[in-house]
Amino acid sequence: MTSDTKTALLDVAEHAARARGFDGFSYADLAEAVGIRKASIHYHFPTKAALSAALMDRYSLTLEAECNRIRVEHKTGAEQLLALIDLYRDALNDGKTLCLCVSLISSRESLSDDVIQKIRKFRAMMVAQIEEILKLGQEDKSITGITDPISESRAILALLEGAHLTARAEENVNTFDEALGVLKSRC
Amino acid sequence: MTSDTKTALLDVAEHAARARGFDGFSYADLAEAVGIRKASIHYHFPTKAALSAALMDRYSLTLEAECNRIRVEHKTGAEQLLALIDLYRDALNDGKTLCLCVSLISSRESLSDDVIQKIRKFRAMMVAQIEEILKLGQEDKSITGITDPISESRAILALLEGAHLTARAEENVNTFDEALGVLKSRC
DNA sequence: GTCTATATCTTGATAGAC
DNA sequence: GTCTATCAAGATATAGAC
Repeated sequence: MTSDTKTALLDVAEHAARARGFDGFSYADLAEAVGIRKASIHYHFPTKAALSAALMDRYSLTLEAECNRIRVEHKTGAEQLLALIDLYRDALNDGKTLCLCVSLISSRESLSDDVIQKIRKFRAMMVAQIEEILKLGQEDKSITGITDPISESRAILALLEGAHLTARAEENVNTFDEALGVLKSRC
Repeated sequence: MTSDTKTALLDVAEHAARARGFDGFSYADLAEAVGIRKASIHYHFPTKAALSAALMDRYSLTLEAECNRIRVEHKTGAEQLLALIDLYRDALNDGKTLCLCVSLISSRESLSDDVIQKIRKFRAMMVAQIEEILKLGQEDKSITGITDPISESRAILALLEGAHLTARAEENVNTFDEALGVLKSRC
């Protein structure tokens, strides 16, 4: 089936982009991993810019769905925040892969304006999700020390992304846990 | 003079690495910026790996000196922490350049083991510096809400690096300020 | 120290057969 | 949809003259 190849390409490309950055993988790499010739990739994604756009679209939708699931499945703000932290923790794969958004920003100059806009939209979505979680945690008193959910949501997204980066530097999830320890102790 | 060329190369390479990542600049770019032919660069830095190692060495020394200066020039922990935050803020250049260490981590697979070790050493140095600042701030009561300087120092480095990244996503220093707002209000 | 010239490899992308 | 064949451009690196 055609669509399976397309999905397989996205899967491999996402993993590669998160492990090595946008400039860190080539059509040759994808071709070998999926088992087709590199020229055939252009049938599914005419340019690498188109591929990266598709990558961000899928990633955004997936994470938004995950966030919504978390907010339905957990009742208190504290439980939701802990679940979100776990979501980012799992995405690390033992410090081998970054959040796609984090990985792409570093290679910013190789990216199309299109993709930059998608990254900004993704970040705005995540900030809004965290904001809602904090508001709930403030209301139900399950998270301590919240003074301003709006500015705090910005700090938490930066912390999550920064902790991803530092865990990758050490290639060790413990580094992520250490960085998130203070925040988790407030739940 | 010979050494001037070497310094000029390091200057241009550092800016390029921080703006576009390690895979985002070439010897051709450096040659054009410095005004020599790309083959001549190999005289100063035989390989790109050697260049990146020299880059990290210089960066580490510079930032360690800056941290020491901050801790001499400011008396309270709060003042020192605010000065450190400003140091990172200035390094952003309106969201156009990242901390060298942040930028290199994302292109990790293109890096030599040598450089990865240097990045880890750099991070350990920064964590130790922040730890000392927090201990002082806890002692002199100039920073509120510190329970554990050790785990908090990890969180703050991750926050600083993450805020760098997010400011770059928006190419706007305000994003950095927003992410650091909560921490600064504790000083 | 810097140059020209060159080697070798890899990149993303296209044309056209099947 | 996938293939072979090919392209032009870019990369890092080396040899040897000056």
